[in-house]
Amino acid sequence: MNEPVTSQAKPYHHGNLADAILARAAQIIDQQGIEALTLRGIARDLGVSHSAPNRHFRNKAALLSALATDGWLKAHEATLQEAAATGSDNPHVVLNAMGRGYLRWALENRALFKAIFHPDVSRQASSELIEANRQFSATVRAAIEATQRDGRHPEVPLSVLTLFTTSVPMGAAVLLMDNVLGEELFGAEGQVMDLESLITQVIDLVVPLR
Amino acid sequence: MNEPVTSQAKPYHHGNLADAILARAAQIIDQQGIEALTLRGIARDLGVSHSAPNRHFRNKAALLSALATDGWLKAHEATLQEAAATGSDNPHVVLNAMGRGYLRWALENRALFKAIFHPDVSRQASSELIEANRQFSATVRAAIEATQRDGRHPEVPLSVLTLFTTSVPMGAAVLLMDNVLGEELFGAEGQVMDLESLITQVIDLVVPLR
DNA sequence: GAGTTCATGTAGACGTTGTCAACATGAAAG
DNA sequence: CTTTCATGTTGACAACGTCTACATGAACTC
Repeated sequence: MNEPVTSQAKPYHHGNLADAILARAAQIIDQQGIEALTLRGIARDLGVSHSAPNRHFRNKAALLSALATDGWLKAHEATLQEAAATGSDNPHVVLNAMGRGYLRWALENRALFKAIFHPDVSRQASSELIEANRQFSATVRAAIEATQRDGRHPEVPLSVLTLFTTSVPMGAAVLLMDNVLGEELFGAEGQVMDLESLITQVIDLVVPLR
Repeated sequence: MNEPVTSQAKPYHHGNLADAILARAAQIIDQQGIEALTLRGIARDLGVSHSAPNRHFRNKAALLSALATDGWLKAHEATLQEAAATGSDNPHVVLNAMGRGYLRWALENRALFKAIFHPDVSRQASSELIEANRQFSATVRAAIEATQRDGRHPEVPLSVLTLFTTSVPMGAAVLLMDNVLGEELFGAEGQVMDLESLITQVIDLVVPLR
């Protein structure tokens, strides 16, 4: 599951440090939280000097931005893949699968997901980040538009339907990831639910299959 | 709109610094973002020594935790107030109003909303924070349960309905606040929508009024 | 193949931050 | 008036991000 941090291909002095930094950063975010991420700590873990990371990332925000860019790309990929797996061209079926793909991806890639919504990232956005975001948004927008043409909530403006549709996987990911609402809300009645089943059912409420 | 930072009641040396710190912290988050929040900066702005805040908050996370606690209380209040304003006891009408109240509150109180979801907060949760969260969750849970008894999505488990219902105002707040999805998604067709109308319509999709 | 170039890594420094311990102050209690 | 103790100050420390000057060695040039 872990990619090899110290790859065998060492084209330069100490291997391709940039990828190693990104991998280690994701690991730290997963294990210790995004607030425990420090450039010097990463450098220590990788056995390089404290300012080596600065050769590859202009500053800490740029590292987070790179993680976020990777996150958008991977999320896009996971979303498209889940849609393709249905083998259907029914807009409702496709969008439903996309929602599941996105939500499942977020829960399985907490580090990248958190990087996407980190305050430092939204401020200083690189052009690559903006482009990755734009592509993902374009895909989602088209899929949502298709469902509306297929009869889903024709009474509301597309922007409202878009906000509604994207809010659910995104909000559900945040709520489930940090368990924000506590055990008070979920599983209080003792019936602990399978996560996969929870994902399926909540997405079905947003994009019904029929 | 701004509470008096330097209150006239000065029961101790320099006034009640704790409240002044909280108020200034919220201001900084709103104006410069939560990543620009520093204890020393607050102390400077208030004209006290750099470690004065430590007398009132054990550490920076404790300050954020206090903000988050305040946030849950205020959100709870705003939610209940909007529900009461309907003068109705129809569960759908009540929950719909609660959703609007929460979303509008979040968009009008960005600082407290962001504190609630800050990574440092979810880790170190004070008992007051947990209690404030619990009370809010209990209110929301009861309102959602009432709509289900009133015929809303009786086919899904309550936990799924809860996740769905809470995801929308929460996710919409994040998306609208940081404009995460960019202009690609909203207003691209040139029809810029009134924010209040957007709130109403998106909540109506989650909790239909009939 | 020897010399040059330049991306990559190192060493040291600086200012800032969070946090702690020791000390000072003055309102409230006795 | 004296004591107490919450509140505020001062100084210190380690860690951090980031900058500048310097070192290294792979790749390119002739």
